[in-house]
Amino acid sequence: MGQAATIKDVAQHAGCGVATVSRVLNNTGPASAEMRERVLAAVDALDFQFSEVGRSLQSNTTRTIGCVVPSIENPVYADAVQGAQEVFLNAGYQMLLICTNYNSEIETNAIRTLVAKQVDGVLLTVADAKNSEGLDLIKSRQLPHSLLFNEAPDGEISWSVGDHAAAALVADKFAENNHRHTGFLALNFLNSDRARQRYEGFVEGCANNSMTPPALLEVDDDGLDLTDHLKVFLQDHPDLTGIFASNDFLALATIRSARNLFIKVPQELSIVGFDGIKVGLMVEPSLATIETAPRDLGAGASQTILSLINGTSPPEKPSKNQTFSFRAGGSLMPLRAESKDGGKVAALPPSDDPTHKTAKIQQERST
Amino acid sequence: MGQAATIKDVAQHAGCGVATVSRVLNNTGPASAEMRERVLAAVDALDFQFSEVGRSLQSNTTRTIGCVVPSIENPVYADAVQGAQEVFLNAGYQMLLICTNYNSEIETNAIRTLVAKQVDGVLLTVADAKNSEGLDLIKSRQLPHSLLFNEAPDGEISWSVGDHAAAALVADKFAENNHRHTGFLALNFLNSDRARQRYEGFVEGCANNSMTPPALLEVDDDGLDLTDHLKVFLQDHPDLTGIFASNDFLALATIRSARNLFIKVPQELSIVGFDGIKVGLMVEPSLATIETAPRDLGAGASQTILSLINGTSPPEKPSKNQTFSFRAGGSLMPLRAESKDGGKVAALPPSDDPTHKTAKIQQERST
DNA sequence: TTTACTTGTGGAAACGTTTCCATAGGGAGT
DNA sequence: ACTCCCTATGGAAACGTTTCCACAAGTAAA
Repeated sequence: MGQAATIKDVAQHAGCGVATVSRVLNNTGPASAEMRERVLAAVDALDFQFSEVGRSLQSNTTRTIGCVVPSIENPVYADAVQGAQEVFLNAGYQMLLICTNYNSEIETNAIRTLVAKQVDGVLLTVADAKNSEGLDLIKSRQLPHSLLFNEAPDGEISWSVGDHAAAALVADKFAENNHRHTGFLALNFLNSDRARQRYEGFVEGCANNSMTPPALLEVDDDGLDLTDHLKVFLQDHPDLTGIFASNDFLALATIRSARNLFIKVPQELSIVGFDGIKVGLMVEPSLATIETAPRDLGAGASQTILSLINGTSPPEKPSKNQTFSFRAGGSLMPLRAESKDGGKVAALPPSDDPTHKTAKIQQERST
Repeated sequence: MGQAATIKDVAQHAGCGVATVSRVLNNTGPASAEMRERVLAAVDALDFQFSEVGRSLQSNTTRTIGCVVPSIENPVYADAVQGAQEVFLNAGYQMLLICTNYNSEIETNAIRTLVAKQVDGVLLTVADAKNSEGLDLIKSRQLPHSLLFNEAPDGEISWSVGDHAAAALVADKFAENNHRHTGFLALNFLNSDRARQRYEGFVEGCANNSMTPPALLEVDDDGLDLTDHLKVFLQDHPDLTGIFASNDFLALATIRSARNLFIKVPQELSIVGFDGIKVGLMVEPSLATIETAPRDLGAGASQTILSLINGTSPPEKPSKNQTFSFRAGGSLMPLRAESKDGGKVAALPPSDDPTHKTAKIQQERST
């Protein structure tokens, strides 16, 4: 009832020394049958359970892993975290979770705390893996760790999506569908090395396909309404026929904003997302996107950490190109093949006036 | 570099006793300016950081809170967990997260582990609050805790949605829209006291509105395809015009299944969900649902736990009726007012043959 | 000068474990 | 009867802290 029983209480109740209790309960070392019984009876009577704190102090091990991610409101991270948590739990480890909200100060503090708590390992997604105070701390303490979703700097292990290659594939898909003028939409560009990787990959892919370099639209508010941003963006780039959003939520928000502007997706504007969250399959039109397996990445990174701890050989990481695939969807539609001179393009099911779109925008704006 | 420095190393480096180091670093008790400086220099030189394990043992406090939820793949829990985590972090507490996957054995073990880890408090959603081994353990240890989403048994604190009242409100909304024959769709009915509450509330609400008692469809697989289930269900209940799904994911799955069966939502079948996840706003038609604020619940429950720990007065819980609201959406559509004798009903925008739907199903089945 | 009280300091106990070591008893081999 | 080696057991040290207490030295009041 009152204070929790300790091993001393058990020893006293069983009429033996604490060493004996420890040996019996941990099955380490000899004990007579009678003693064994007395100890177990005492445990039962006192409802005794070992204190992990005492154990940790003695064993210099906490069986706890720290996990740092930006936010679990994003299902990509939520899935990864859950996958990780399951692996850890099966291995007898618990997981300390800290969400940084994309704030690198919180990130640094979080890691400092985890180190102080003597976690046995750390699984983390940092804002910028090449420049992270927290990551440096972990390295200097030689803590077993793995990055997640970050591009791995030299000497670091990271379970991540091949952002660069995946984004290039998106460019290929736009090209296959005869899109030449595209835009790239990013949120928190500065705070995420992932978004930058995707942008660079997309730029490169566009170049490889002889497309116009993508126009960049960077938004910074987290609000779901991109309507105003999109309106201005499309006015500035009237010949744009497709947008690659750096994640699926942005893509879905873009579709809704387009709807607000009376722009038909995909007839007048094609959208491709990134991540492959389930929701993309539920919307109309379904979202064309890069499909990834966050859960597997989380699980793999966790296993890597465990093998770092145990000194066993880590699981094979998938090759960059196995970390993603293109998911076709209704939000990406072929354009009529363009003329070689790069003239105007039109949607395949002949839409009305190709200038329709911008007209709508201007008309809306004039109200 | 090698092993982490301890307070002894610092003391030795600074040429003083450990007590002095502790006093300086914690600003507890006196110390000469010169000593202070020497200690700080030593800390810097050795890159010293307190071990929380040693501290925990001494202070009998871990500044760690355990959190047990079924899964964070469901955004309802993810949001709640994130809200909780933020509150805890601000108060200087870390959060140990365990997902049970709706498995009560894992749930019990998880709680046992948390108790052994000496967490200072527990935030948890259990399968069945009236009958939970883990919850009993927490109570017997007198650990500060709060339930989350569970209906609170006697003497327990829970931050939860008024499931019963909310479900009754759904019945009201169906009634307002002239639906009389409805169904209730549940997943994991046995494993969730929430689903049962919602069912009971809906049954009561239907009765209050003189509607037919809702037909019950219980599915147990987690697969996203309900098509077969839905087909049989609608065959068994041909006059059914609306379905209340016990959560939004089920509702969305139902809409897609209906689409597979060539049943138009909402013209031929209205759907209402529960939870109010954001995705519901992104689909076409938008999902009518019960809107809840999981993040606030998580934050509130966390604050309650903190005040239990500190002995301060806990935050006010919202009254049952403030925990939810009805979110109108395109998936619920009015029917033409029915005749008093309870005859056939028809969708308000005159749809074709009212038997159309079942006909479609039979037709599809015959292929 | 004595007394009394402050400030600065370090030793040591305590927190709950595990594990090393010592000891006691007993059986088997000489 | 002696040694040798098992099994069973308990004492005590160690892990990294905090904190109680004792002590020394200095200062102010008597």
